[in-house]
Amino acid sequence: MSGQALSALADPTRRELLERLARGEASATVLARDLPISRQAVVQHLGVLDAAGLVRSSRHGREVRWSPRPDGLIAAAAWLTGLAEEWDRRLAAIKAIAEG
Amino acid sequence: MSGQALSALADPTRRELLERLARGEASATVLARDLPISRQAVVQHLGVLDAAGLVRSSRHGREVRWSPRPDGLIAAAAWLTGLAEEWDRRLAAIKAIAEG
DNA sequence: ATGTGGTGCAACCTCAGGCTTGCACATCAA
DNA sequence: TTGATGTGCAAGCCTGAGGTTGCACCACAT
Repeated sequence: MSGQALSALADPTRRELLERLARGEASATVLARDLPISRQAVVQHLGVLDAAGLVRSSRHGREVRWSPRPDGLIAAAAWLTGLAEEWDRRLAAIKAIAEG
Repeated sequence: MSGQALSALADPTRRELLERLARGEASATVLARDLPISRQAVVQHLGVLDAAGLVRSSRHGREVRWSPRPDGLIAAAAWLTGLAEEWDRRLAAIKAIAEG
């Protein structure tokens, strides 16, 4: 579940792009200006984020603007918290047995 | 932040290991029995998870048992939800302007 | 003492991911 | 129409992650 989102979030450049998009939509060319990589690299990263359902694109004339999409992120976070809670329950049970 | 945890969680095998450990601690040899990979591969995955603060190991005689550690997972989930909330606020603001 | 099962270390291989470069196509302004 | 700017496509490079194999080292039981 939501594995695509997690592997998309694994890359630091992609996380930087997401935080940048959280402050307003932007095109790949503009995004590349603030990064030490080429525009094409940014485009590929955006493609990965798009496939993971974390961003969406909209054409405006000759430029393509990208904006964040919270759904996938929320799903990934839910998966993590779910697993964390399971661990907590499990560890609490072990502790209780040890102290019993 | 918590990038190590996210990249550790990116691999499906590692996520499977975590879910397996959530049902009780186990050794690398035992874990490898349920997986289509060698014990050494499992050991390396556990090393990554350990470096990310997601598991811990304890020696019992000649075997090493691994157990989950929720802290890193909670931190990663918090990072995700924080970013998701920021996106929600931003998108809500844009929508409000558009409707205004 | 000896065999057996679990672990640690290291070298090696393979392939996908991240990035670049080059060029063609589309859009807007003069 | 011409030039400038933004995008799309494709081929290619290169490092690192995931995996394997082989062997040496401990701990336990007989």
